[in-house]
Amino acid sequence: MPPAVMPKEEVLRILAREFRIWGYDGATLSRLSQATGLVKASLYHHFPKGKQDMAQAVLDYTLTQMAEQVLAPLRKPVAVDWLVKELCVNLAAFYNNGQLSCLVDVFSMGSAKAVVGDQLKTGLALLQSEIAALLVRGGFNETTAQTRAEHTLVVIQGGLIVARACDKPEVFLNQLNALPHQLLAPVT
Amino acid sequence: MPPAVMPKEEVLRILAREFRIWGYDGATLSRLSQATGLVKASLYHHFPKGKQDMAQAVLDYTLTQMAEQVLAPLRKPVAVDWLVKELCVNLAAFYNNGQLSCLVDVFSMGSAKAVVGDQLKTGLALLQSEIAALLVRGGFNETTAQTRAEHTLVVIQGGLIVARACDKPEVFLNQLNALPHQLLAPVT
DNA sequence: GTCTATACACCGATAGAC
DNA sequence: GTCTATCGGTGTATAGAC
Repeated sequence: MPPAVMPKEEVLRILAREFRIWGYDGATLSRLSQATGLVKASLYHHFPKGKQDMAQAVLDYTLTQMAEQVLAPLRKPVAVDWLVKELCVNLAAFYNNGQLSCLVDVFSMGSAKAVVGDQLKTGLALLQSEIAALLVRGGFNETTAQTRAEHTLVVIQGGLIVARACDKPEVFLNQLNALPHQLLAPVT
Repeated sequence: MPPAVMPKEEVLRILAREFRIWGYDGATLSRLSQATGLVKASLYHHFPKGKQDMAQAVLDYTLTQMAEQVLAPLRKPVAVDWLVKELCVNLAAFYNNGQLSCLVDVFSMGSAKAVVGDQLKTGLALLQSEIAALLVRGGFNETTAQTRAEHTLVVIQGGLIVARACDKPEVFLNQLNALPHQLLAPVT
């Protein structure tokens, strides 16, 4: 009987989890091998350039997931107020209620930055512009929309960091709860 | 002539810089050795348990610096509004205008968490309680003060992450600029 | 307190069988 | 597509001279 073939998407999910826990430099091939159940040589079959390829593929996969699960819903023809709240719900789910580190954090540090830094910048910019577009739809001017979208990114990242450092995922959820009010408040 | 003795504080400053750039797992002894100008054996003289001791000492040193440069000024007998603004100025200086990663981020990931995680939690809790105390002095109730202090931590961490990921330190400064208004807004 | 020299485990990476 | 086996390099850590 030939060895079971692991679906690539499952491999990517596991790799993503490891990178989020250990960071790029801390995620050794041994750990990645053990976590996936594939020996190092098998990983190199899927990712010829090793960890660099893995990080790129993981980031690619995760950005796609984000686009599908968090960004796409924002384009629905529904009241903006409602969509902002849905955004927060989807963000909570995406980060497993504050229990997952974000790749924006993990991949902007140490050796990872040279490997996937540009890809990361693009992804972040897209996220910001999509949120800003939503706020423009909600009647805010471009400047306000951009500022508040940027603040949203900050709150997501900061919420996840503080939640992780304190072992209190609620911190992230609290921030998400407060977000709609901040995003939708009238300009003074 | 005996080799020049490097002051321990200078060593700690350099180690802190390396940990902030590379993270705990990415900061190898070779890098730390090169950055300090001390060979590995010399580092082990100062820090018998190696990287673990270095991380603890660096965190200790940095928390002290934070207490002196950011927290102590908050106790001055001056208007709270003024102190909140001074807090933001001092935070900007402490993080070199958004160009430095925070150890809260760096040391809550990967192997570092097992080494200095508890120390980190204590430091974060202190920072939050000092900011909350300031807001209580400003007339806010305990709950509001705690919530806003937590939000402050979130904005600091998030601002630094986004600034780092985008290579735009301004993001952090923008967040600090907006902070006094958020902290001092009347409760609705 | 700093150095040279060294030990040995683990890292990333590759060759080649099935 | 997965495996076993192996390589050179680097990682952490220590012994001992000055």
